[in-house]
Amino acid sequence: MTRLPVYLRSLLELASDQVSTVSSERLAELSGVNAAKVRKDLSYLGSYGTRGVGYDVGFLVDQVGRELGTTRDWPVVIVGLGNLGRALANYHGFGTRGFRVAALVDADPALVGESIGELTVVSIDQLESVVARGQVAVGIVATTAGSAQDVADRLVSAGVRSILNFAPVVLSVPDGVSLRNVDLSMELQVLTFYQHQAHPQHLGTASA
Amino acid sequence: MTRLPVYLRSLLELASDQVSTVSSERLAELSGVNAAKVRKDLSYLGSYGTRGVGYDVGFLVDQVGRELGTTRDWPVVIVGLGNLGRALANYHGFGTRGFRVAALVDADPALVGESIGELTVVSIDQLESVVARGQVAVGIVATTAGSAQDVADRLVSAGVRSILNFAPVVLSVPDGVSLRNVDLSMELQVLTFYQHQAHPQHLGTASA
DNA sequence: TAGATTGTTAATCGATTAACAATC
DNA sequence: TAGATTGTTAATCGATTAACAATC
Repeated sequence: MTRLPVYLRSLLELASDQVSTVSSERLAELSGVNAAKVRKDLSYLGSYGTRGVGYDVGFLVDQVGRELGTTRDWPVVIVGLGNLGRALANYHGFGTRGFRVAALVDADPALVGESIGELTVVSIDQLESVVARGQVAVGIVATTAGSAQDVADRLVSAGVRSILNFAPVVLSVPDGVSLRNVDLSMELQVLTFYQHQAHPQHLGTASA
Repeated sequence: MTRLPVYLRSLLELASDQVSTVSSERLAELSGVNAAKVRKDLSYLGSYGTRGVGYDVGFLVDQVGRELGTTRDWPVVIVGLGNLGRALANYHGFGTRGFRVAALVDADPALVGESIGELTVVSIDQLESVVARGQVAVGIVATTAGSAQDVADRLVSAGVRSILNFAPVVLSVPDGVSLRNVDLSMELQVLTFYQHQAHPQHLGTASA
């Protein structure tokens, strides 16, 4: 369920504001969704609310966190240390959700041995061994489009079961492997699409 | 339509491979979707295919590109130049889609004046003026969660109508402003959710 | 003409949400 | 008891996709 992390974020915010109880209405507002949807989503986890009262924030944080596995340790390998890979390597937002960058891998010999944060970049030749040694569960692909599928294949055969892909290409992975894609250009393109529809061109023949 | 950029990416790939004609079946395969969906999406743009033959790749690139506004110039302002903001400022994938980083803005006086790529970071005090001067249409929010809403408000009142938000917070924007969110921790969390469901814990009481 | 493939209809599926009985 | 709010049903909505007539 893709909305659970959003609820967790809102709940953690409430908890840090010392709020002890929250209604589905309020949680929905904070999370930017419909209240009925919140209740339905939460009821899927179990019957954790109290009619007439609402949900206990602390208890719900525990339950949602447990469902999402945030208390687990998720070692992550980042493949490709261009600008984006570096930003991810230095990103401190992962820690609180159980993610830990365990290894940095790049194919460029010039980058191998370089320190980024507290880690040292290792060669792509060692991909399989760092995955095995670090019990890496998640791979982040921040390579060029050209090498992304090859990297994904190697991650999968090394045992990685979750891949977050930043390369602008459609990857194929076997059943049982989770894949998500973030394509920054595409996000911008979707965003401006609506704008362009409303106010096309600004060129040539005027339309208004 | 959020799939158009995916089709465009596949079509550009075909074009660079000198492929002149493509069927909905093949385009669907390359884009990772259903063929009927491709035909339906494309028919919304107009009747650009030929029955029994397929679609002309070059022509379709033009039509989809025009629909998406890729030939237009989209000046972008990046607010917040931490690791992520820097990576975005240096990212070269934007150019081919019509996006151009026109200004870099940060609230930290220590960063103002610094050169990143070909641009110089300016103070947040000048946000409104750089937006106006550069006719900036798109704002990228790469600040902390705490300042994101304030930045978004200022972008909107300065005239920005499309916002891409990387801060881990739900932003509210008025009608007519497009908003998309990319939360990296959340992507990872959604990703590992399915994995965690299949193989929970690895702690305490064994379940298998 | 026979084969291929589009464009579009209509059926299917799943997600969203209003509504309300249950109940604190 | 009266008010509030959950959990869940059932209706609604929109998106997906199979199927096929149109037609190159």
